[in-house]
Amino acid sequence: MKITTWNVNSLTARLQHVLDWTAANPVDVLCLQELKLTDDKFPLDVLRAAGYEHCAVFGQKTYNGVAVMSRHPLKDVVRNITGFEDEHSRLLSVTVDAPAGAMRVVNGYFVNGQEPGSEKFAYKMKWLDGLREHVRAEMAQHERLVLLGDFNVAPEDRDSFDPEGLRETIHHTTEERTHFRELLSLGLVDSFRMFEQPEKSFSWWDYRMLGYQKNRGLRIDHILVSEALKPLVKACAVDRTPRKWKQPSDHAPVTVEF
DNA sequence: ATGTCACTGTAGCAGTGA
Repeated sequence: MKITTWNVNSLTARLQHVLDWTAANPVDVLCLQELKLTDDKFPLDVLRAAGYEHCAVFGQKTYNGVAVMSRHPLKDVVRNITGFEDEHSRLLSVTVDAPAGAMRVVNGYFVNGQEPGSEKFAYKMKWLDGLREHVRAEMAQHERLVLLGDFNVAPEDRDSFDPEGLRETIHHTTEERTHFRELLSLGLVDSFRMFEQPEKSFSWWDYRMLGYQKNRGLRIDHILVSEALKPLVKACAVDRTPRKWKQPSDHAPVTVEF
């Protein structure tokens, strides 16, 4: 059983990459962020033909948008953070009816926050407050839970190409890192860190300044698993392959295997 | 502060968000 998170930076622009990547990596569940399209534009038929019979979509014009594509049935779909008014489409919670047992999957496109002190940063903090309570409630209902997506947080210094130079800048602030640790405190584990990983493992590289070529990246895409799932995790890895393709997303897919 | 990319509205480029 494999579950992947991938910020595709426009599904319209990246559909062929998604098809090519899933053809080579037929994961059970692919969680997408930054669709940048409305629900009616979601290529259901094409993805169904690719084996993803079950899709939950929460789109938005131009910005944001998340989806879960699955080879197994989905149920109990919840859009956004319960009790948190939000104009953005950023969170999708679903239950995957996998053969080895159901799993709750919470797929998020976390707020970027632009710059500490900005209005957008304040929104990020509020959103993260809401998310924590949403996940707490979800976990009370679902012992087997996965929280994944584009967190827009580099949790530790080793998750950044320049932790000193970027100290307390966006993705690196103490407040953001505290929020990340609070999520872990709910009883979640960063599956990527359960395993030995190459040094300077990142999931995102700026399009500018030859970011990828110089490996000037951040690890901001994460897969957290609940304690009940932790003993079942076999692997977690970033796949940099599609970042090398023509006109790539700035993010690489991250996959957990159970 | 950003040399890139995707998108929108209104046009063949400027503004926004990342």
